[in-house]
This record gives sequence, structure tokens and C-alpha cells, in this order.
Amino acid sequence: MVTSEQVARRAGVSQATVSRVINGSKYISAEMRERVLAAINELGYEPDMIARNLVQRRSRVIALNFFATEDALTFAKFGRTSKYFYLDVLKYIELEAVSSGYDLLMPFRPRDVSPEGYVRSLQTRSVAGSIMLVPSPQDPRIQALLRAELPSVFIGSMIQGRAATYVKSDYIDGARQITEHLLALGHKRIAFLAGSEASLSSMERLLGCHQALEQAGIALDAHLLRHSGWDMEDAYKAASQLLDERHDFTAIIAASDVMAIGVLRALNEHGLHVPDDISLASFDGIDFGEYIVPPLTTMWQDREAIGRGAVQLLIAMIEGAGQEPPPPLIVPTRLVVRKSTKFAPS
Amino acid sequence: MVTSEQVARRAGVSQATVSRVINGSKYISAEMRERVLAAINELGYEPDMIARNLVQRRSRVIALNFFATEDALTFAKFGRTSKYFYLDVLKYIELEAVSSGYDLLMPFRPRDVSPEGYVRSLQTRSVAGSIMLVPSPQDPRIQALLRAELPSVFIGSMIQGRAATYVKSDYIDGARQITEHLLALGHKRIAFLAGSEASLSSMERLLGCHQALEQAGIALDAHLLRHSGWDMEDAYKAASQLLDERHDFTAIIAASDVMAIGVLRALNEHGLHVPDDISLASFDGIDFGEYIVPPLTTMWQDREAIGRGAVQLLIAMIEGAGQEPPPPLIVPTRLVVRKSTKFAPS
DNA sequence: AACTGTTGTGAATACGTATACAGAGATATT
DNA sequence: AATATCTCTGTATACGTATTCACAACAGTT
Repeated sequence: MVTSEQVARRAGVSQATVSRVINGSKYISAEMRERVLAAINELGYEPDMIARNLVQRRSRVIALNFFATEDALTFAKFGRTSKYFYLDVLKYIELEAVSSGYDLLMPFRPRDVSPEGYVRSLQTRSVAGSIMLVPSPQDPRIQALLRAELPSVFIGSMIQGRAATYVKSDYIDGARQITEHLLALGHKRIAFLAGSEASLSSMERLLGCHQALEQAGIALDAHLLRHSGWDMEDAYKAASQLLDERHDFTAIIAASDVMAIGVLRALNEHGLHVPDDISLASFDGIDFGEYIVPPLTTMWQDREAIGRGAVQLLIAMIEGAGQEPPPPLIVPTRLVVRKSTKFAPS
Repeated sequence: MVTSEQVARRAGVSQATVSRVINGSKYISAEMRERVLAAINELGYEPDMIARNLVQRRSRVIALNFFATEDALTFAKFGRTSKYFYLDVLKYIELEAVSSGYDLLMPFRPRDVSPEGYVRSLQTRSVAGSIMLVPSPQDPRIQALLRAELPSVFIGSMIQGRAATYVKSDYIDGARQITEHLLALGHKRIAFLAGSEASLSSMERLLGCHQALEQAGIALDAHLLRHSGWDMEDAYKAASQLLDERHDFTAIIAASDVMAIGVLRALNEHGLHVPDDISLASFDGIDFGEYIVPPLTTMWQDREAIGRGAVQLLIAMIEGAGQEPPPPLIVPTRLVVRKSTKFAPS
């Protein structure tokens, strides 16, 4: 590997001068700059990031973690659940990070590490900041991260700190929109298949649904509200059970498109046809939803705004160190009406 | 951040001794080791990776790149195409890397970088090796990578070098299996919807299909062979066109499950029912295939073997530097029969 | 002519670690 | 008893960069 020392010798200057040219110091004569740049080109020099990080004690590296479960792995924890959604978010995180000159790191974390150890492992890698996907606010590692004031952006969880903020979709408004859509189609008895009870996105979706119903003067029948896991399989089972017990409802809202696929299967097995017999709506807007039969009416989440927004907020914190963290970014959602919802049968 | 120097002072030893304890040197007395470990614990010391990388000129970091198109981004280039498949591979890459003590890095690559510049950007980050997903063998950056002899594993492309090997599914055998499955069900006129012509996996699948037909004494009707993009949309269009022209075939093989979804839609629109009117089989084994109606018969690829295998081969090369690279890993595939294939109508 | 301020450069140092080298003490070998 | 070998530890150095410090040259001001 060619070093700045070698460039300096070639150009007949000192190593410090090379460094200054690289970093665009203004106290440098045009002639020197020429000589050094020529030598850099001839030798194909590129500054060593590791040495630079060591001396500067900072880097342009963003750590990335998926935090839904106790193991802090990124890809590993994408079950069937929401991988189809979060993969798109990751795509825009990468695009934005890379175009801003940052590397993305998925750091090794030794087993049985303490919360402090987790944070130290980030610090010893000189990461500039971290992006966490749907962490639990109670996670002790998150608490340690906040204490250490390592710049962080949380996606899908409402966590804030002195160097931390968050990004999420406006689930409440989205759920309100989709419920209003069904109400406008004349549906009065609407079932709701929510995700796991502990989850923020599930609860907010439920809340928005409640609000819309209330405004329409309709009470949500507690027996039409079911919770299940985020899986197709879980949703399939929960929907089957609901249908075994009763089917006096004309529409059902599933908390995600993936769950809607399980619901669809359960409806099929019960001889119910979507949308003629029953309307089905869900959340996320994954691309399969457009292609299955019938194409799903869904509340579309703006992955690009979420992913790019997270990176932009993080970089703002990194580069404006010490200042107030930016306010959370709440991304609007959009109702996409396809073929799975229809006027209520009279 | 606490340094080895501070640990040394606390334990009343030299910094070198601390370093030796950390790295498990054998020339160290039990008593010293005790003292140092105690101090490490009290102070919560963790060695600085950046400094360590600098002095050792190597790291435990694996670079990860998705190389299907000219831009070398990882997530960014997952179109609708095969993201559902490669995401699973990434999951196992991460699991294996992390449990082996390696970080995963998606490095920033400046625009308009030369092939050599690309390799240098990896070197200046002290990456120990790289894993490339479906790169093109002609890509000049791949050639530069091979020349630099940075340990590399290629997934889905047959590229080898003095420090490079590859991992892929046995597409040929898989295609043979699935074709034989259809032949055994009595199908004689089988259409084949291949992926893009330039792609290795598409060509191998086609080859295996050919071989099985030949063995059965059946020639593949050139008009029943179509190429399309890997997308649902592309496959939908290609299948629609094929069906507009003729439908004297009783089975169709799509080059991926994602494409099969598009084909399914085209068949539906032509009033053809799967599997009663026509059998449909495909490749990959993505999880949606199990849930759609009808569940897809598919050639399942072993993502775990591919992902973990790639990391293991890479680490073997990294740690056995200078030796011969390990031979390529060809992962067997498995036929999963579900509901989309059935006896040919007589 | 003496001072100040500005601009440009090189020498020296620091970042935190691993390791080569040297030396001391203990043990084994002759 | 002398020497060679082994075990342990500390001192010093190197990795490649950014940056501080010192100093020189020069311009502008009194």
C-alpha cells in the first residue's frame, strides 16, 4: 500500500504537506498542491482509513442493527415477519449513507455481552453513529447507548435522548384513513387483526382504527379484535379461529400485508370470497400485495422517506455534535386502494 | 475510552504485559494474568479495534457487496427480482460471520471510481476479505479484485482466482429434478420461462431442463422457451404473450418463484386453472410460495448452506493465507412438491 | 527601520495497540 | 560450577495519518 510518506518523497515535500493537500488546508501554495496531486495520481495513493480514524478518533461509519429480539443481529432476525418491508428500508438507508460518504457496519457482538460492553464494542470501532431498527425502549443496551450519547436514530420505536431521535410512519393516521375508507364503503362491522400487543406499531394502528370508528359513532366490538404474531402462519390461525366462531362482519383489517396473506387463506378455506363476501385491508404496501389475487388495498408506508430520513437525521447529529438532536420524523402514509375492498354487501 | 495504558497503571505492570494477556501469549505468569484481568474488569477495558487494525495491518472485517449491476451497492440493487431469496442468504452470512468474530462492512464507494480505486478503497479499510453476490465475471472491478488477491468468495457466479472461490446451487441438477418430476406426472409438452439470457443461473437451469427432456427422448420446442426479466411483471408479460400465441402445453417451468407469481396471474387471466388445467413449477423456495394459492412446487435452494458456506470458505482463505484456495462449493437443491403440479390431463 | 500579521512549510508528536528486542531470573544440562 | 536454555517482563518502536509547534519568508504598517 502506498503511504503519504512515499507520496511526499516523490513530490519532494514533507508528509505533513501531503496530508494538508488531502484535507484541503488553505495554507498551501498552488504550486505545492500541483506537485502533490501529481504524485498522488502517479502512485495511486489513497489515504488509509484506519490510520485516519485512529488519529482523529472518529470515522464515517454508521453501525446498523436490527433489534427486535434479544440478539442484536441485523439480517438474522428478519423472520417471515416484516423482512419484506424492512429490506426496502435498508435499501434506502444504504443509498443515502453511501451517497453521503459513510460506510455501513454490522458489527460483531460477542455473546453474553453486557449493555456497556455492547456500547464499548461500537466505540472501539470508532463508529460515528448508529441506526437501530425497531428496538425495544426497555432494552438495556438501548439505555446504555443513550447514556453514552453515541448519536443514534431509532426506526419504528419512540426513543429519544440527548443524541438520539427517531423515525416512524404515522401509524395512527394511516389506520384512521383505512378505517374511514371501509366506513365510506358502508362497512359497519369491521374486524381487526392486530399484531403482537407489545408492539408500538400494532397499538397505534389499533388506536387510529378506534378513533375513526368512534368518530363514526360505532363501537369496536371487542370480540372482533384479535391479536396474533406478525407471521402469515399466526395470522392464518387467528383468522381461522375468528371465522370458526362467527362471521357476522363484512370487513377485516390486518395489521400487515404479510398477515393479510394468511387471512386471505383462512377466508378462502371458509368459502368466503374477497372482496365480494368480505373486504380485506392491511398495512405496509409490500410489492407482493400488488400481485396476489386479489391485489390488496393497503396503507402504504414510505420506505424511502424513512430510510433516507434516518440517515439524514443521524448525519445531522454527527456533524452538529453537542447541539440539540433534531425532532423525530413522522412520515405520512398513503392509502392505496386496490381490489380487496368493495362496498359492503347489503 | 479506557486504554491498555490505563489498565497497565492500575495493575502496576507495563502496557506490553496487558497486550500479552489480551492476546493470550503463553509467556505470562498466572499471577500477572490475574492482576491484569482484574484491572480490565474493574475499568471495563476493551481493546481498540482501530489501533489494533493499524498495527496489525489486518482486521476481522468482511466486506459485503451485491454486484448484479454496475453500481456496487448491496441492498440498493435488490429489485423485486430475487431480494426475497438473497435476503435469506445474507441472514446466514451474517449469522456465520458474527459467530466467527467478524464484522460485516458495506463500504462507501465514491462515484466514478476506477477498478483499482475500488480495490484500494477496500484495502484502506483493512478488510480481511470480501463476499460478492452474483457479480459478473467481466466486471473490471472483479478482475482488479482478483489481481490484488484480496480473499474473496463469489456467490452465484463461477469466478476463481489465487485467493478466490465461489459458492452456488447446483442449478443443473435442480432443473433436471424438477423436469423429471413433471415428466413422471405424464407431462410431455413443457414450456420454460427462463430468466435473462446473460445469467448463469438461468442458463444452467435451462441446461438441466434440456438434459432431462433429452433423456426422456423429448425435444424442447423452441417456441415454448421464452426469456424474460426476473421480475413478476416481466414474467407476467412474457407468459401472457406465450398464452396469447398458443396453449398446447400442459406444464410450465418458471425460473424463479417470483416469476411464477407473474405466470400464475397470466394463467388466471387466460382462464386456466393451476394445477387442473396446467402444472406450474419454479425455483428458489421463497416462503411466499408456500402460502399463495395454490402453494408452489419448487426447487428449493439451501440458503443456509450457501450463506454459511461462503463465510467459511472466506475465513479459511483469510486464515490460511498463501495456500491454495478451497474448491468451489456446489450446494445441492431439493425438490419440494406442493399443490401447483399434478398429473397431466389426458 | 522596526514591528506586526499573514502565509507557507517541515519537524515532531500523538492516537492505542502489537511486537521485536533486551535483560533478568530460574531451571536444566554438562 | 559453569554454561545453556527457558520463562517472564519491561522498554522501545512501528503502523499511517492529522495536527501542533516552530520557524522562515514576506507583506503591510508605523
